[in-house]
Amino acid sequence: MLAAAVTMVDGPDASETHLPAAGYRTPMYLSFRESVREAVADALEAAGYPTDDLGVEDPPEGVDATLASSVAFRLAGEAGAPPPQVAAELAAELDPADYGYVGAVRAQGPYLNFFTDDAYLADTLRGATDPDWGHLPDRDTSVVVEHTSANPTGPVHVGRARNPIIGDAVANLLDAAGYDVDRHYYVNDAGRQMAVFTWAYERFDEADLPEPERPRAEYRMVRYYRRGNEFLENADPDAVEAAEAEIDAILRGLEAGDEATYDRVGEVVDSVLGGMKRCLARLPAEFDEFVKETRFMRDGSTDDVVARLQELDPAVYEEDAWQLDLPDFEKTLVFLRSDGTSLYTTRDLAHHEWKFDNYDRAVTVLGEDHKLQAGQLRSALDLLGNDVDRLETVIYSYVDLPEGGMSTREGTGVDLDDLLDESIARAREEVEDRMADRLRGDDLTEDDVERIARQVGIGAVRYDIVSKQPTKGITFEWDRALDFEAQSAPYVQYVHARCCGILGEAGLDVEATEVGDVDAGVLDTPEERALLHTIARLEGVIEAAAVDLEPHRVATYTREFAETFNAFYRECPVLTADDDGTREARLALVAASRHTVANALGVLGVAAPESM
RNA sequence: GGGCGCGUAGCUCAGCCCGGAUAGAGCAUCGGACUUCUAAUCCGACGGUCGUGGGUUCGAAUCCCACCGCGCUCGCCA
Repeated sequence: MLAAAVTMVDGPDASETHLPAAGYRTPMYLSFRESVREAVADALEAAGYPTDDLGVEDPPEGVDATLASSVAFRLAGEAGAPPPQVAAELAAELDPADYGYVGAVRAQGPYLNFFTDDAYLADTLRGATDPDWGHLPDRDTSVVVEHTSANPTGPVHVGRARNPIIGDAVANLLDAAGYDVDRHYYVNDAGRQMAVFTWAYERFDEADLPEPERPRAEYRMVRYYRRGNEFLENADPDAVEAAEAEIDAILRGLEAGDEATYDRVGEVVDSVLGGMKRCLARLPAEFDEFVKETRFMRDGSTDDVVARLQELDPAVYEEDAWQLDLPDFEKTLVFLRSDGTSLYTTRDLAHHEWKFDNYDRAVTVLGEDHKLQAGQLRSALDLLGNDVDRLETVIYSYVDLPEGGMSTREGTGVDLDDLLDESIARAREEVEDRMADRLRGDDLTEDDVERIARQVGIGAVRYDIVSKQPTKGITFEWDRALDFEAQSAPYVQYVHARCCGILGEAGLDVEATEVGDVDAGVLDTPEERALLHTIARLEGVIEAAAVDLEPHRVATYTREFAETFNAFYRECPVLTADDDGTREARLALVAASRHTVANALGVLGVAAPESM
């Protein structure tokens, strides 16, 4: 389906992995599911039924089976028998021993329920004591995840904060699913906004500007941008006209490839972007490469795209501008202005062809207001002969304030830095309150408090955003964004800290977690078995979430995992278990739990504290 | 007006793509559990016309159609 990996012609070879590379191991849950599908298909075939719809699904809570099939419903008419009878007939066709990890098949009412065997839980326990747990086998497929790509005009505000948080999680998710992932930030350094900014930076005097909100580049620089826009809106018409002439000169200079103009704009762009990187690094959202839009003007690829577009049938020359009349869109796509200059989308076409040259897949995380543009981009790329199945888009809604949207230009909105600071401050208060209440400060140093406040504070913000479907709108409210109650990051992080506490108490190195050969068979309480089954599901969750590019499913899983672990914690003493065998097995289960929750949180980009 | 997205408990959300077992959580409210491996935890109670109306189906929160409300979008901006 995907083209073979091609040589990287540019960019650092920094395939940063958040989970260690997976060793050779069969993913238990995924192979069990495959076994179930085979079994259902075999049973249907043996009984003479069509095998196009296997009806394999997750059973509801309270049903002990690991997977189920509802296929008997659909066959009732054809069989001339009620569903329960069909289910029984199918179950009779099957010998569990023929299928890996399948321990039993039972018809329960109209359902065909599949139960795992002992090897499944034993292999899960062994597999999950590996720190790589949850990382799927390498797919030998490269993918570039482009996210954030906010115009370098000023501080990152909360309105766009979903982009780096979702984007980073999507990248982590694909990495965990076995892809070679690069993270890109596309820098719009060629548009009118940057020309205005450059003009304003050169035109106004710092002495006339207000104090910056923070002593960092993007906060200092945005003052020029805001002042410039204010001038263009309010100054007298002659002055505005003169300013517009200067701004046009900058745009023409960029289009003509004038080095001096690039340098002037580049100074502003690099300065602002440098500050924005510092803010994003707090999340942390790090990038392998910052790809500048001007690059595709300078290397001739935008001109090449224009020439090829002009040859296409849907290309029309109307009102002195070259446009693409795309069949599926009401709006034509202008790709060359009447003055002969290119547009953002034209350059983005060259940008995406560059991605296709260098990666097997390209994923872009975009705000919903770019949706139409993204559709036209895809359509144009298709017309240019690209395989657009390699391009996928993740769309999210902006975060609004109760009174409306946030704007860098107008200076309305909440800065991400302020949100993170406030969240960390509240987390620190929580830690300190608990230390006072619980008399458990003896083993927490000031550094620990600082670390926990940061891990919990930033984790809570990320988790709150990444755990929701991106298409749902969010209205920002301080109290809601900073709610540390259950179903938030600290709830899940606490499970990790509990695991570390137990392992540390047992004298085990939390990082290495060497647990020898243990007998999983002694883990026979409902809580232990439920926990193992939940641990096993991680691979299925990673797989499904990666296919659909939906990291919020991993967040849902962490919550379910935490609930299951807490039930185990309540019912099954580890350090004071009745016998050594049980103690050893439970310690292995705790180690497995730690890797499960740490790696799931890792995909979400949420820190896993060893104590809190 | 056209296109796209969203609408599930008082509030915030899973579940919807791929229809199936009593629609799940948390917050809030009320009641319980810390001499115990960390109570940022756990247990219980209360709470739902799954926006509305049709349709398809043995079966619909899930698929189809219409409508209502909210958001985004429809520039030779990015």
